[in-house]
Amino acid sequence: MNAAQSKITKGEETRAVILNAALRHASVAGYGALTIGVLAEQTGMSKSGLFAHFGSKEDLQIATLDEGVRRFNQFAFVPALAAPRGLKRIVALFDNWLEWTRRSDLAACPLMVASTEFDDCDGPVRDAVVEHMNRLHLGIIKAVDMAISSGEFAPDTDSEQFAFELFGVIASCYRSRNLFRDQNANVFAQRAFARLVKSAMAVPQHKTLAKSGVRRKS
Amino acid sequence: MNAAQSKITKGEETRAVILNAALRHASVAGYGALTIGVLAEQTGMSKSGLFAHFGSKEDLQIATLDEGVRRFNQFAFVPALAAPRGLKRIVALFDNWLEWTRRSDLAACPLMVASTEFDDCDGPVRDAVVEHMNRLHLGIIKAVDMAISSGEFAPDTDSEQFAFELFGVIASCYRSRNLFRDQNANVFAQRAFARLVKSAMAVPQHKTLAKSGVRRKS
DNA sequence: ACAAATTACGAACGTTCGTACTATTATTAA
DNA sequence: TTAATAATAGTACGAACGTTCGTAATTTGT
Repeated sequence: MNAAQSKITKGEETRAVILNAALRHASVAGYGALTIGVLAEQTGMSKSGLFAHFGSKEDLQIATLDEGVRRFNQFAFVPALAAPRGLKRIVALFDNWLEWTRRSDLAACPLMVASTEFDDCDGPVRDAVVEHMNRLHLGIIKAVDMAISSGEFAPDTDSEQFAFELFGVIASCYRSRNLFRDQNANVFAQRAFARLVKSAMAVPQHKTLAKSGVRRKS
Repeated sequence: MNAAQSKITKGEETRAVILNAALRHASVAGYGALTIGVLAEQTGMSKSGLFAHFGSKEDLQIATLDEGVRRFNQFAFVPALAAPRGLKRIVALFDNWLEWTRRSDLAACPLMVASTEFDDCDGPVRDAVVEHMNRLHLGIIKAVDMAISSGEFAPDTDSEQFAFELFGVIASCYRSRNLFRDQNANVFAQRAFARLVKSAMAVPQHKTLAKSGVRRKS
């Protein structure tokens, strides 16, 4: 046992192995297809041995979702915070978001999958999905607000609207990739994102006079 | 038996009843949750009696999907064809698309649900989803091309890109409605759609000279 | 090295799954 | 009305589901 990993116990290690398999399986077949038996077979454990790590199937689903979100944050969100506030950070977030399901060995974004699977099924899993999605949503809004503060985005930019449309671009990209298996999915997504950013950009000052009254109520 | 419905047999009638229940259930819990037992209980039939209408569970899923698409076409797509070619038809299609899951008693769009559920699972159900989605995608592209022909949209408008972004708007709207339960989901969607249309609109002729070179490769 | 604690297993529980088969009831055509 | 046909119910099946429990194996702290 070396010093770097001296604290992780055996149970936590196998739990990580289980969650890795669970995440891979859920990203392909959905969280409803996360059966104890299949997962046990896939990890080479007994059903009961695997089950003991989680109190119930529901807990397993939530744990899998949490792990997926943790990886997303680790791969896409946190690194984007290294980029300077404003447009650059938004671009970094978007790029990371597009890339992260390709770099990880996941078939689809675990949070996106969960959000369409549980959006109409009340319960603790849905609650967890909503919480994660809300956090992400607020993170985007905050990033957009920073771009407004820095003067890169126009002061009347609706950051919630921006987040709404950004989610749409990502969702459409995933659909093109996974359903249509379109190699150009990322190109479409990049163009859509560019158009979104462009329409939020502040008008350069030497052209401002002509566009004083933007159509916007109050 | 009156003349209007003289041709429908008893079997077709109960099959319709089953598919109605199946559609409602699938739109909430997904196609994987379409179990024979639950569906039999919900329609007041025996498991075997219900099962006899479909050769397998897979056939039931496909039949349910087909029925969902049929209703979508009937409610949203075909009526939009009554609008004149060009922008008006696109607007009609979009409006109908947003409204149809509210007017029908469905929790979500059956095709959208199916497309995220089966996008990574090869098999006949996925094939059916892809086919339906492709048809819809081509329908949108054709409608956009008409708007280009009519001169409403700029000649260099990328209709495939337009379809890509339109799907994103719809997907994001459904997410806002079903996951966040945001009452303003349609407002966000309408704004996003307006921005999409605006950027595709042809530049009025008396202003053309200033914008001759649009940045676009080849 | 040993005792204590953690972790994994095997077997079995009752339920529900999808899917056969056979019988019985409704519907339809003559 | 009756014979033919279609539609539904009944029953049973092996498999897989999530879950519990007692016990064996292994890791851990001392």
